[in-house]
Amino acid sequence: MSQPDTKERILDVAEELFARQGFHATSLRAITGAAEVNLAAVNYHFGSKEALLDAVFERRLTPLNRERQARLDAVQAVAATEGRPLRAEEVLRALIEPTLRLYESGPGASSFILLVGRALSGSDELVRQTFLQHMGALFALLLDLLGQALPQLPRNQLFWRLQFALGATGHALRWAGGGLELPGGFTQPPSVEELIDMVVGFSAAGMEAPCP
Amino acid sequence: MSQPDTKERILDVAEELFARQGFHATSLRAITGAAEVNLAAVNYHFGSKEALLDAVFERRLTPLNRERQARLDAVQAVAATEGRPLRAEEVLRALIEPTLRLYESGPGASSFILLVGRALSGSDELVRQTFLQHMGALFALLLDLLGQALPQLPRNQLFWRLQFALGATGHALRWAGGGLELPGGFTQPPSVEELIDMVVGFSAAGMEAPCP
DNA sequence: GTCTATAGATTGATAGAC
DNA sequence: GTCTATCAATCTATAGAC
Repeated sequence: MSQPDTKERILDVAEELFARQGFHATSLRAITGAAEVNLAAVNYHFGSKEALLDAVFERRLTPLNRERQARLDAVQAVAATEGRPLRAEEVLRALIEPTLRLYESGPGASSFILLVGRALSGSDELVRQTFLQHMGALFALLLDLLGQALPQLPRNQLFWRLQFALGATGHALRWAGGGLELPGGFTQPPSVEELIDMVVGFSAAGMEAPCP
Repeated sequence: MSQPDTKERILDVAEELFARQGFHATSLRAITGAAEVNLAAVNYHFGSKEALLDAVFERRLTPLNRERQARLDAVQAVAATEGRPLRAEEVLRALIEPTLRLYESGPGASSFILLVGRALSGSDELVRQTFLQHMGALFALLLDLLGQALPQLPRNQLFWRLQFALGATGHALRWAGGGLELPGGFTQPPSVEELIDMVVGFSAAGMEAPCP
């Protein structure tokens, strides 16, 4: 070890700046300056700017995905013991709720939420690819469970509706993370609780829409 | 005039590169190189890189917004003569369909669709602000008409659901513009027609979801 | 592990000849 | 209007002293 955690301070600041300004718009100087560490520390501890981005994702996504996986398993188990099919609403909630609840786990996490919103919306291809490398397995499981919940929906339609739900969720995450200014001086953001209910309700209704 | 339209060629190339790589990741040298014009031409014709971005939006958004406005007016008129309330589905379609139909108006337009998707998702704050400057009035009208279509929905809920719909639409636009690679080697993109129906159907169902 | 110093490349913008 | 040449700033990354 070194200082009261140089590595951690770099991760905290990088997370915030990548989220608020984007990856390309954030220089190593901005990161090391705000973290009050030396410019060379990033390359010493992480190897490169890209590897730093990967580390930012890895730190939060490893425990978060563990929790999401557990909740998806639980949803499956409950439906099985109750002898009923899965509901799209509970599957989506198992995915979305742990993510948005990160918001309550401290000020740093809200930046991460914003960063995930960014990655979900594919704003920056490098950010998106790095994010997807940590998400591949979960995405496949998600598609499978939603297929069980909506067996009448053609697989093609299912895929695209899930994309729309991810688009809506990504947008919600950017709001929750404080990444967007309200247009036209509108109302203040809702509570995390309300936002979860709103985006899950919206997405579930969209997924269950009658087939055209 | 000069060459067979130096200014137009710069706009075409800038539109494509801003859409595919992002604003910050695109250098003036990349633009002028691909457009086969001199490096100094951008500053001569537009003044700065930011002013070029504004011109890219202005070129397509002025006629597009005129059409969207006309369609929203038409939807209102039809509902009035038929003596029935507005439907959320037709309001959303009046907004979304002209945008996605740009896709058929030539290869250049598909890049613009992708760029709008980018701007909608707030990936880059400068791109988003520039885009919003061209959209302010239409957004207010949209919120008003959706309020008429869903009078039982609290104004707060309405606002957020519209945000989710915009998130879903932005995601759809990025797919339609060819901006995202399909994860897990999935199926090919649907036709524009199908995509319009899917995203309008999804968003309308989400907006009309029962209030929690 | 942390620091200074700097290499080496790239950027947006401009001056001035033609 | 177009061109060359270049400035001044910025960037990532690294070498080498401590």
